[in-house]
Amino acid sequence: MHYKAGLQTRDKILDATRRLIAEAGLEGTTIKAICDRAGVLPGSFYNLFDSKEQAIVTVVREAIEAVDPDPEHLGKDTLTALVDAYIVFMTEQADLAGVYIAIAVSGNRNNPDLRGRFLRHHEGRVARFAAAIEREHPKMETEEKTRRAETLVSALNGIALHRVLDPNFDVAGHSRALLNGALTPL
Amino acid sequence: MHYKAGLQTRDKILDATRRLIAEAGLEGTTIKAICDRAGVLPGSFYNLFDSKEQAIVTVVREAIEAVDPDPEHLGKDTLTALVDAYIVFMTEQADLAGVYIAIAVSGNRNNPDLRGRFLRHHEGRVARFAAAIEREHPKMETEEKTRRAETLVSALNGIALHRVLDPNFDVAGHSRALLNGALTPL
DNA sequence: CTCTAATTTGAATAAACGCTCAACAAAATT
DNA sequence: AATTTTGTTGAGCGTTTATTCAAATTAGAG
Repeated sequence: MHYKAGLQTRDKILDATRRLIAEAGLEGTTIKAICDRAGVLPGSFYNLFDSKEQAIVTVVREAIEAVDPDPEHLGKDTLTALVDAYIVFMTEQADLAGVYIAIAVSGNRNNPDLRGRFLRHHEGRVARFAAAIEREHPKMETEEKTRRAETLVSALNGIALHRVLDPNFDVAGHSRALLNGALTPL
Repeated sequence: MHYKAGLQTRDKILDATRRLIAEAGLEGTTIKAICDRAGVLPGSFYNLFDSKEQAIVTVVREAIEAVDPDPEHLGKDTLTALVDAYIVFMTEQADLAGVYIAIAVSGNRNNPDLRGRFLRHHEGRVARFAAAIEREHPKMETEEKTRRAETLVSALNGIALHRVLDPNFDVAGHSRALLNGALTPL
C-alpha cells in the first residue's frame, strides 16, 4: 500500500500543514502553500490524501492528543504535573499548540466533526483535572471540583492563546501563578 | 458625502460582517456571504468600502474599543469593575466578543496592522488592570502587579475563548472565580 | 531482469474568490 | 423642474481555489 517514499512525502506534507496552520491560521493554509512548503506537487498531495480537509484533520487530531500526554498516568497525576505537562506542550511543541488554539477558536464552526472532537476532548480534560483536584482536596464538593477544573483549563488556554501573539510570553510563570491562585480556598 | 440610504447600507454591511466573523470566523467571511446577509450587491459594497479588509478592520476596531469601556473612569476603576465590564462584554455583546477572540488568534498573522493594534490594546489593558491592583494592594511590587494583571487578562481571554465553543459556559462565575483566586496572596 | 504497483509530474478543470464598471434609480440642492 | 450628487444594479474581469488525470518515473517483489 505504501512505499518508503510515500510515507516520507506524507510526513513532509503533514509537517508543512502543521507549521502553516500555526503560522498563518486555517485561512492561509491552502493546497498551494502546503505543497510549496513540503516541496511537493498537488498531484502528489492527492495521491496520499483525499482532500485538504483530511490533512488538516490529521494534524488537528495530533494536536489534541498531544495535549493529554501519558494516558497511563490517568487517575494518578497531580494537578502540578498536569499544568507542567501543558507548559511543556506550549513551549516545546509550539506548532502543535498553535494548531490547538487555532482550532479551538475557528476550526469548529464550519466543521461539526472537529467541533465534536474538540468538545469531547475538553470534557475529558476537565474531568482529569477535577480528578487531580479530588486527590488533593478530598473534602471539596464534586461540583466545586469540576468548576475549578473548568476555570483552570480555560484560563490555561488563555495563556496559550496569548503566546500565539507573543512568543516571549512567560507561559510557565503565568500558568503556575494560575495554578496557585485558582486553587487557593476563598 | 453620504445620503441616509448610504449610511443605512453601511450599517447593514458592518452588521453582517460582525455576525459573520463571530459565527464563521475570518475564513467564512467572503464578500458574497457579507452581501447576501446584508441584502446588498457587491457593487453597493464597493461603493462604501474600498476593500473587504476595510470592512473587517472597521469591525475589529469596534470590538477592541468595546472591550475597554468608559475611558473616563480610567484611573479610578476597581478590579471588580474591570472584570464585570468584561463579563458584560462577553455576554451582552457576544458578536463583538467573537470577533475579538477570532482576531486575537488568527487576525494578526497575515495582517501586521491588526497585529500591532491588538498588541497595543493588550498592553493598555494590562496597564489598566495593574493600576486597579495598585489601588487595592499599594504595597505590592510594581513588577508583581503587572505580572498578576497579565495573568488575569490572559486567563479572562481564555474564558471568552471557551464561550465561543460553548455558549452556555458560565462566563460570569468563572471570571469571578479567577478574580478571587488570582489575587489571593500566596 | 521483469513486471507490477506506487509515486511523481504538471497541465487542465470548474468553481469561488475579490473586485470593477457602465448604466440606471433615487435623493438632495438649486 | 432641472441639475448634481449619491446609491444600486448585475454582468463580467482576472486570479486563486481545490481537485483531477493521463503520462512518465521510480521502487520493490518474484
